[in-house]
Amino acid sequence: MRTSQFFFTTLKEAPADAEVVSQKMMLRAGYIKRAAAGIYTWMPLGLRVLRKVENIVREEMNNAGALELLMPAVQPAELWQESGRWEQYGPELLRFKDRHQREFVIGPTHEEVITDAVRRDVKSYRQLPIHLYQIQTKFRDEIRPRFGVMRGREFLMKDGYSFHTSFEDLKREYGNMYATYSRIFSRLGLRFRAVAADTGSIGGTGSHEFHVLADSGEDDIAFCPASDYAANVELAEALAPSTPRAAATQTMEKVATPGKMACCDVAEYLNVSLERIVKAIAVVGEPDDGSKTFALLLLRGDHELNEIKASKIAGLANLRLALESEVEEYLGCKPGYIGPVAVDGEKVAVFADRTVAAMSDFVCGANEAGFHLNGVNFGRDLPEPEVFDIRNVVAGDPSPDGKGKLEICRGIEVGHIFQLRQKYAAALNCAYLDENGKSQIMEMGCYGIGVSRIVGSAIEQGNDERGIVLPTAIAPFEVCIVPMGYHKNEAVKAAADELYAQLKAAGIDVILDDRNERPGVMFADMELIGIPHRVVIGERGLKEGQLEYKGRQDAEATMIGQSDILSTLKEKLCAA
RNA sequence: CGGGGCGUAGCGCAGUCUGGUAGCGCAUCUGCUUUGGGAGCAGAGGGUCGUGAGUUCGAAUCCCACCGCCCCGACCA
Repeated sequence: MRTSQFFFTTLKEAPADAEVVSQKMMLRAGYIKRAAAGIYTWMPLGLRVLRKVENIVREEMNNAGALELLMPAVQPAELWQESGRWEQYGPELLRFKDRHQREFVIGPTHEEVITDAVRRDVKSYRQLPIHLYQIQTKFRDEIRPRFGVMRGREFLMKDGYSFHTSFEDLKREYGNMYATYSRIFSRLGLRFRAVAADTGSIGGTGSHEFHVLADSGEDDIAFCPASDYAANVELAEALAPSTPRAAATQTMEKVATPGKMACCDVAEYLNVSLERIVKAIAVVGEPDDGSKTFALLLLRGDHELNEIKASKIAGLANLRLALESEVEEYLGCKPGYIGPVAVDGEKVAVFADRTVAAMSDFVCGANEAGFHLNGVNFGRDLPEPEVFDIRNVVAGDPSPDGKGKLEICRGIEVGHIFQLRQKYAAALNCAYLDENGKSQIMEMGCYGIGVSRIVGSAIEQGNDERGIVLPTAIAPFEVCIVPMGYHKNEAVKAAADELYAQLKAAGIDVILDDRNERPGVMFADMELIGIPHRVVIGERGLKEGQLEYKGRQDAEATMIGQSDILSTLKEKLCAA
């Protein structure tokens, strides 16, 4: 490609509303243009990157034995009603009516459509297993789209679905996908980590997320440097303290803590450490059976509640924080001073975190505005509580595999694999006849990769003050040729044209900057848009038969003989 | 959804408090010069000042409504 034949525009300044670095860079480099909140046009330059990511994903999926198909973006409401997700999904599901007033959705995912297709065509165990995938635009009406293509409303996703006659075979394919995903992210040149994950709203049993590591990520990942343990903080288990509860040494007393509602204020006011405080979080569980449980969740002052863990306690499904009115109704006290002592055990359930269960002589709210209790002890001042793991792990916690201490880092979720089991197959009656002619529900797996999000996360990982730094595998072009005086100097022009033809013939993805621009403009643009390898052709070097090579991240350029440039570049490209 | 902020040329911004018919930098176009790190000079084009309705002789500026966008919060007791 020649820049004179290409179309790209760069900006010196990023739009003011761009938040994260990848978004600023992508807008400045002209990869994308914003069309509406969370909705972008991929310009030719950005599309090249997107397609490269897409093709790596496609190649590896094909190699892994999956078959590509393409499903409709617009899906009939009936399928969603059949699976139950028409009701389950909130406003995130974009719904609309056609001219006949029939209801449709724009697909945020395709479990229903694929299951419908498979149940129609797959009748026999002889046709299984099968793994079908697509790479397609999805739409989720996010509450708050942000971070450019990293949390857009419209985005490109690879989603695959596998169908099996047994859980064993599903687990085999799940393992196959785990390995395939690892290969994909390695080939993309990204620093990533596979982590155990919660299955969330999609449902099912086993699940792993693949995260690109970046500080701007929206997820916290707990990992153990001493082993390969890694899990989303949502899921990572917080072990019970190894030291047993110390004996009580204090008597319980009521202390005035006027205006001190937050744990850290109380700790400061009473001059005790946060680790001596027990905070009580009032929540309400409303399981689908229509019951309602009001509960106090006890956490150490410096710990955070993990709602996903807590909602797994019996009665606390569909967990939410209690309203102020409910706190007053059940505890007779305004929020800020609530605690577990002397509550009505008939009306209020009390669940303690494992850490809390091992505490003694602690401070908690007195259920009376302006007062806390000090020197509180379980078994004496209040009953022994039911104990669960309900907090987020923090850095320094012991690793659940017993092999060291956890650390926490931020990640961008770019892949997610699930063992769906029979959730959708059962709802949509996706069945086959087994060897005995008996009808059986299929086992399903589902596997997603956020293709457009990968582009954003790759730039989060790869950028500097001059612009985008991409791995060669996904850069818009592999090599750029920047001639000094292409329009002035015949020798330079001839050398540039010749090298360009040579690289093209060698199958190298090359762009020749043949614009009549000043050198500074060309250098700056090629760096901004993230071309990993640069060859500069100048009159002076040419007289000596020398060209100048510089890698995007090299500190200095190196001179290379004209006859060696092709082999040098081939070497660099292979190494990348 | 709650709180805050912002909408002026493609991008970044000033002008709004104190009403008087819109400006700066970058980008774009023309010409000349320049050509190894985002050039210089001269000239030019481009804006219903988010939309609507008011106040006023006169509104980007003041009032009201709406729309759009952005930020913060939504584990706090």
